[in-house]
Amino acid sequence: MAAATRPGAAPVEARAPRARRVLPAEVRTDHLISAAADLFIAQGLEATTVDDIVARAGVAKGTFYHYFATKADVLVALRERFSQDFAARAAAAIEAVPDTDHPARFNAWLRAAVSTYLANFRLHDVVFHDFTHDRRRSREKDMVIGQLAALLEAGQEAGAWNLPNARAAALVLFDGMHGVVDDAIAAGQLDPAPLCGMLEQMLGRILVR
Amino acid sequence: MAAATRPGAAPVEARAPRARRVLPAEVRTDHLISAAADLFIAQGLEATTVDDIVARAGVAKGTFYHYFATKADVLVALRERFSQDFAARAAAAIEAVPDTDHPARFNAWLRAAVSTYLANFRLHDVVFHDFTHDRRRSREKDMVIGQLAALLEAGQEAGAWNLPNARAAALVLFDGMHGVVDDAIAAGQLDPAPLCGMLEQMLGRILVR
Amino acid sequence: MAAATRPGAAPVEARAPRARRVLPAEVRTDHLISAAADLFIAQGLEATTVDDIVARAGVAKGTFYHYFATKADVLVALRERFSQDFAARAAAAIEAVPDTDHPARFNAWLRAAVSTYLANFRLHDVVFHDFTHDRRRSREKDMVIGQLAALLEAGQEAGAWNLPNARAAALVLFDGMHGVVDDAIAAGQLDPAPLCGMLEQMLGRILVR
Amino acid sequence: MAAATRPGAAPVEARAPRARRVLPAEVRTDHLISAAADLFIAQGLEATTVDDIVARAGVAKGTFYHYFATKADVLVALRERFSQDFAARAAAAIEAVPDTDHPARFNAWLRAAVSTYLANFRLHDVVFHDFTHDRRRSREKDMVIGQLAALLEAGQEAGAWNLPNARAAALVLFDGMHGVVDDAIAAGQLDPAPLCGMLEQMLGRILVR
DNA sequence: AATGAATGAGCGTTCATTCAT
DNA sequence: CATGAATGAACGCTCATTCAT
Repeated sequence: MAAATRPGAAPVEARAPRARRVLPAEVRTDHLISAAADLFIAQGLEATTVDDIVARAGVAKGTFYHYFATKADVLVALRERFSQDFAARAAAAIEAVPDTDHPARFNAWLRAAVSTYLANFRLHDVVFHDFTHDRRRSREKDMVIGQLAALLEAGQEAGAWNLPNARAAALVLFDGMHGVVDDAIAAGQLDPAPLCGMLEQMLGRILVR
Repeated sequence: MAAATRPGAAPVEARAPRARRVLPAEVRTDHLISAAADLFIAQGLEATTVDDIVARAGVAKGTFYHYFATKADVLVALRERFSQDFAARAAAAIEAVPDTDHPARFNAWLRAAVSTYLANFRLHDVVFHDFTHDRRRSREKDMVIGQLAALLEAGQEAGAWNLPNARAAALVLFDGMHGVVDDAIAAGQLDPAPLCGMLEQMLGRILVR
Repeated sequence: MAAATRPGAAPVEARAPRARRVLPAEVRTDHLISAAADLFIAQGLEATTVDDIVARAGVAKGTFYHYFATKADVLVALRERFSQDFAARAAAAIEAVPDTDHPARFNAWLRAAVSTYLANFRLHDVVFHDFTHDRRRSREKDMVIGQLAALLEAGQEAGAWNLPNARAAALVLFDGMHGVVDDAIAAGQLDPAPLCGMLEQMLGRILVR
Repeated sequence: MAAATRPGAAPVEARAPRARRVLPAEVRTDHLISAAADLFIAQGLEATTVDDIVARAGVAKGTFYHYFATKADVLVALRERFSQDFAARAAAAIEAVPDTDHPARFNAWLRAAVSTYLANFRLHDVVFHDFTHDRRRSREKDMVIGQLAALLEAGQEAGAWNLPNARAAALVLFDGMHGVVDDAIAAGQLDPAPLCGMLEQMLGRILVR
């Protein structure tokens, strides 16, 4: 049923309306995503209301719905942004290493992954909360796993190691790394260096000739 | 991996702005009314938003408010168009009959009314939805009833029939016709011929010397 | 997405909670329907919010939704109540006349219908606003038309009149009466007596041997 | 026809009150937990209301709150049940192997873990949904990791393998297994045998002298 | 112990209308 | 003339929890 009073009709008391600032869609969208990200981290996903988001972004509620059909849609946009950033950093780290030294490339991936994850786990938690088990595979995880699997396959072809199944190995390495870093975070240990050393040694065992 | 507040890639695609076409006011108005009519019929009045209308008409939202002060105003314009059409058809049918044969003139009116209504009931429903009971009398209904009452009065003066009250008779004839045709529509019977036959007989009884 | 704060959690400021009155479901339901009816008449259907209804009924909002799944559901219940009442009054009027005098039975129906409608048209408008055209046939209208058609058929079998189609006649009589009374209401003429006299004469013409 | 406020017939059917059955607390608790588990799996945690649970368990709402202070408490109880079952199965598998053959003990653990997870992943998803990232460490995961770490430490002391850090190794093995099995589930491959073979080979590389 | 009517704060979403460009 | 980003008041509905019986 429709609203009883005509929206947009003159308000009972004249209040100074908010100054209207017209911004390019792209900029507004980004402001909104960032406001949402900050609040999701600080208060959690469910506890953050659309009112909170628009208040922080300094716009009216309608503006939010001008850009996102649904509260859940901001999360989708945020996840996209997050994953692309993760992949870009890992790729940069790998490419900084000569593409003939496969163990060094893996270690570069490992260090980038550990430190990026340690630096952003709070956002990570928000962004993947609903995806870990439910869907088990997401475009986002596939992007990351695919990247690592490609690295492993390149090493395999070059004879750097001998893996029965590159995708499965990528999963063990990624999720193994994830689990160890999660445990470190829970223990309050946020320095990547010792973790990387230990993981290089432990995970390196899987990458044997 | 981005800080939460970092501006990133925009998830909203840049759109090529619509080509701006200047059109004569009457044409624009007509496009908008027709777009609205189609949508009102397809989805209902309340369910059709101004956004829907401008999307279908291929113009921007502001353009709508150049031509109509209010969403309700399109409906008013549509109602006008509809009623004039109805009256014109009825008038044409009546005038095709010699103005001395009053029973034949009534039957001509009846056939025109039944078939016009059957052909347009979906638009009729939209256009009169809020008028049937609420206001009980509208300029539009009065136009139609006045037309029929005039026909009845002419017959009365010529001694073709004897009615205590021409307006009341017009109402009984018009609403009686309406009710029977509504029932036929609900039953899926959209052919005017059998309805006209039956109504001529039934309603003719009111028009007796 | 779920509410961010746990409903039922202690409110920030302790306010004296409303005294809880437990009532039989039937009684609560009826109070709610009546509150809704009053408000629908006074302010219209759309303009009446669920908040208005519960405020008038003196209960919490949740109580409303304990009994009705939807705002529209109260209207359904109200329509039911209205129609049963209309049919009951018409039946009582008919049955007060010897079942051999068919014209008198019809006139009894007519007087009951006109005066009941005149006395309740505001509620009628609310209750049937969305049904008149849209659905064209409703359980409720069918109930009333069926009742009148039965009366007409009884008279037909007894030879009191000669109708080609009892249902169609019932529709003409009912909707004809409706249209004339609507016009009278619009003209501010709420006294049933003159209307009944005129309608008896006019509609009686349809009921001829 | 009724005045708007007249009490009328109740549209709510009178229900026969449910027969009141007194049951031992433990039985009631178990019924409720099982009802909740079924619904959590079928519809998700958030989408399952306390009303749903009591409806399925066939008790009144108040009864639920006799046994659980909070909706979240059922989930806690369910998690407890789930984890104890998992640990018990793993323990049974390990103990069926001579405690001198450490690699075989690990493989026994692996097979039990994979097949138990594959058989129960839907319940697992529900039960750990909110724990995976948020808290990163739970009593429940610690129980499982502790069990595996103990196995690894025993092998370490016996010289079966040489690990820098038993807990970290347990995490890599457990989460690595988890990731590979999740991927298999997503691919619709629910047979444990091929997974176990591949994982024995891949994870076995970590357990080297 | 068991019932089920009652509570109410809270939230996501809608959409007619305005106005800077 | 035309555009479309921005506004914001309003509303229906949810559901965990309480408590009189």
